[in-house]
Amino acid sequence: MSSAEQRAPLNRDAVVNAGIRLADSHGVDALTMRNLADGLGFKVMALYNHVANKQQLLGLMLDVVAEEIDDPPDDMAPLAAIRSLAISMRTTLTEHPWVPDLWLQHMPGPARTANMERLLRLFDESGLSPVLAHHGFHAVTNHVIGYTIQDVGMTAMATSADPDDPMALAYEFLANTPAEVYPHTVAHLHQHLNEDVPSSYELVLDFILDGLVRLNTSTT
Amino acid sequence: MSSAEQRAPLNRDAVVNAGIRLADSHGVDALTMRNLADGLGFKVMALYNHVANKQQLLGLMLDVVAEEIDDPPDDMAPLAAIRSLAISMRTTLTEHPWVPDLWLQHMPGPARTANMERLLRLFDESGLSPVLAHHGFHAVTNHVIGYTIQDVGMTAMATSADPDDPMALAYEFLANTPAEVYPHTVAHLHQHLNEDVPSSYELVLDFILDGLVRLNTSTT
DNA sequence: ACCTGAACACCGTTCAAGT
DNA sequence: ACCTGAACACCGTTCAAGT
Repeated sequence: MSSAEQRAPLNRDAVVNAGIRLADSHGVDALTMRNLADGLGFKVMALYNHVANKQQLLGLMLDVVAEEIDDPPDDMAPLAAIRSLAISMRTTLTEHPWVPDLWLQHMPGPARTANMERLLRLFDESGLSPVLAHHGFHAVTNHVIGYTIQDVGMTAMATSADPDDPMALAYEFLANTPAEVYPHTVAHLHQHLNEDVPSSYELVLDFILDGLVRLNTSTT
Repeated sequence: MSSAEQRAPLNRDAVVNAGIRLADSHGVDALTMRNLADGLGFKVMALYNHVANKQQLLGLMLDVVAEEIDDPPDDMAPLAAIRSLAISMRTTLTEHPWVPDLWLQHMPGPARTANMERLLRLFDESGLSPVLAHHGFHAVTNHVIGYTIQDVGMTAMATSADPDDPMALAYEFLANTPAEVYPHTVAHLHQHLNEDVPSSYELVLDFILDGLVRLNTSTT
């Protein structure tokens, strides 16, 4: 209020955290260098004293999010721990809807590298053959990213038209998709609108893990 | 060359196809309205006579790509046809590396709606229970999108630093990732660099399909 | 009907200047 | 050491004017 008000100097963590909060609350499109600086009470160019460029900023933001992923307890059996880790990742990624899309488009920082290392170690300890462990890592990573992107993308589609009615676009799509031509699509969409189908996230995760174990024991 | 040269007027298909070619060859970041118009020999604003805006253009481009997906033969058994369709989708999406990322962020056009309808119909005819058919649709869609995004993202990471050496960034990452701290990550990456692990795309697809069938028969 | 010049409101980023 | 004014090279998009 008063001009005597002292302002704390900016630092990298403040910039990165403000970036995360901005992307969480207003979407990644609103994450503009100018917007971000405004929210912090500085001018745009001040940001470049603490961050090389926007690309680096996004990388740093992603790594902070990676730190939020809950690790499974050390004494948990490998396959159970993999399952637990996959569920934690989904939880964290869903809390930051802008993340899944960017996750694979940036080089991993330390936290994400540690996350990869943990998942790979669990697969190494799982008793699967090396090649199945390799495939398992990709299959699970894939499942986590794919499902969260699909979830986030669907809610984004649903909310982009009219923020007041999250299902507006779905209804608009239905209006343009005659049931006579696309009966299964219309039926499928109605199942979503009625919300009477729970997520198959864990179900399909288990298909993958069970498939790996089954194939492993049948070939050894 | 001569000023008497007659220029064909622009039309929507020409714009959409030029957009696809530009995104294919120079990446989606190079797909700028100005760039696109330049390539066609027109000024930017001419595009807006044939396309409402860039968002709509991208939607139209995606639907043309959706048309390229090969349909399985009508007489193929449902589960085999699902498998075949998933493989065709991967092929088509991989040919247009900018597509997987945008696929779920745009409302489906007619071709993609037809693609959804076909996959849903195959699941409906597969003998799976309605709820497993619903989950199967998401699991397979997910697998296709997730795997192609991962593939495309990895090659993008690998090529973004130095176009001359596609593995430059991977090696840089290795240099920053000491094997003493991240032994499994380093080993995993070496497996990729040596290219001695084939893709697990079909393997994991079968885990999903087999898991669905197995669960279906055990509960009925 | 289709194309275009000029302009608007944005971007990310640089650089020299201030304290 | 940290912040900022001014500027640059871009974006997508609009609108009135041309043919």
